[in-house]
Amino acid sequence: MARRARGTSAGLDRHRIATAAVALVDRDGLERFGVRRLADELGVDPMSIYHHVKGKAALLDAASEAVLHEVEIGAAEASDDWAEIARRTAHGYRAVACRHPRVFPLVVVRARTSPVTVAAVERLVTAMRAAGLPDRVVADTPGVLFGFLNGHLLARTGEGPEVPAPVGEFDAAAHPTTAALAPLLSDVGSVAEFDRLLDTVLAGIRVSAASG
Amino acid sequence: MARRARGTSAGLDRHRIATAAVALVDRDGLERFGVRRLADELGVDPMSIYHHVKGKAALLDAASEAVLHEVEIGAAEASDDWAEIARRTAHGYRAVACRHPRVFPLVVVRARTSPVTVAAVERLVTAMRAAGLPDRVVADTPGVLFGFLNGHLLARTGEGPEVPAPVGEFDAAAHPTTAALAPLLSDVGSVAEFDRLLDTVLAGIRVSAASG
DNA sequence: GCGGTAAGTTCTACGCCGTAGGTTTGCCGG
DNA sequence: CCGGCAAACCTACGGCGTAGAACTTACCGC
Repeated sequence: MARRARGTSAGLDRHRIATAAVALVDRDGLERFGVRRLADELGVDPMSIYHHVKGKAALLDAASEAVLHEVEIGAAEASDDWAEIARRTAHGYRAVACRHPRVFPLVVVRARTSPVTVAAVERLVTAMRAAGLPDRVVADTPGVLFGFLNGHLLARTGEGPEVPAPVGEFDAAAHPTTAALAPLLSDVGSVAEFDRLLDTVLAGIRVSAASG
Repeated sequence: MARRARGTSAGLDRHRIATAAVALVDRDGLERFGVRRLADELGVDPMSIYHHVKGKAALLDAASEAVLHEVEIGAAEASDDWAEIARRTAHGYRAVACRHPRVFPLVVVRARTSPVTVAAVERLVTAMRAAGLPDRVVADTPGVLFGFLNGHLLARTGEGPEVPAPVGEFDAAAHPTTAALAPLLSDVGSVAEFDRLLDTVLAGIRVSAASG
């Protein structure tokens, strides 16, 4: 990769760097990611990157932030049904997780409290409160919903086997019930499964509101 | 650290190595973990470790496996109430996550399908089936339960601020509902909060069974 | 006893990594 | 035309994971 002369601009900025970082992680995985590889990808000296991003950690932050910005709520405000808002938010979140499976672990452990997330939470809790749900339940909802989303999507988008079943190969004789249930888990990772599980969680929130 | 002569035994084995790895990650964090540091800790040459564990990745696998083995179900079999079994399993899992907060991310992304997990799942689904819950719901339960557990505990045991609120500092004016709810989130990270959220999830499973 | 063998440990070396510090270059206001 | 500045580059350092070889010891059939 031929480098430019010393003073000429490479057109680097934080956004371009973050985008390239996401692409690189998507292609090669988190393990292989590094400042030098990213610099190669950008046709740039490694140290040039440091003029826009503080270090590798900040680089990963920028990447996960960029991915999070891709989330589209999809006209969530058009509805005032809180469950519908929750479902659309969840599906938007799932879509990015599937689009960037190798960056998603970064999103989970890093960019909490991102503006995007905060805004989504605000929309959801506002709708729930307007619907008259108890504050206790409304306040707990983000924790349970994003807890489920992060954990589930992490399991379903991981680097594991092609279809990472919740329970992989196992001794069928020692675990008869699991074995008997296995046929029902044929759609692991599908939208249908995601919807079923999500509805279970939302149902829990609903009955907590009714019985609390 | 004085090394022993070349042929003398260092008393290394997989278990001792895994234990030391867990201790090292607990103390210094994942970022600082490395084969050389672990070797120093064990008073041993780095390469000696490679005769018992294949490489760094396998080392991390061993560490997360060791942590997972610490989970105690706590007489879960004494009860035949599936919800009680789920609660005890969840609390055992949480206890480990709190005891080893810096190893837990490893447990989440790696040791899925560990024997310990598989056995716990088998106990749970067997009890649920015996209680007459629909197979569809029983089969989906591990996914929703461990999805929630992994995601939630990851958020609550992360390296973030002292009290990693689900929504950190934010513009109170721009997010009035979240701000209004903030006082209700004073117990973030506590067992009480964990119990509330867990009960919400279990309630969802229960009503799915009733209405499915 | 004794030579042979296998296992466990250490040594050496290679290529890669993140990044601190210094150098070069083009641009732009004066 | 010039002086400063921002942006990019170059060099270098210490640390990393680990392949391969060298060495020491324990053990076993004889």
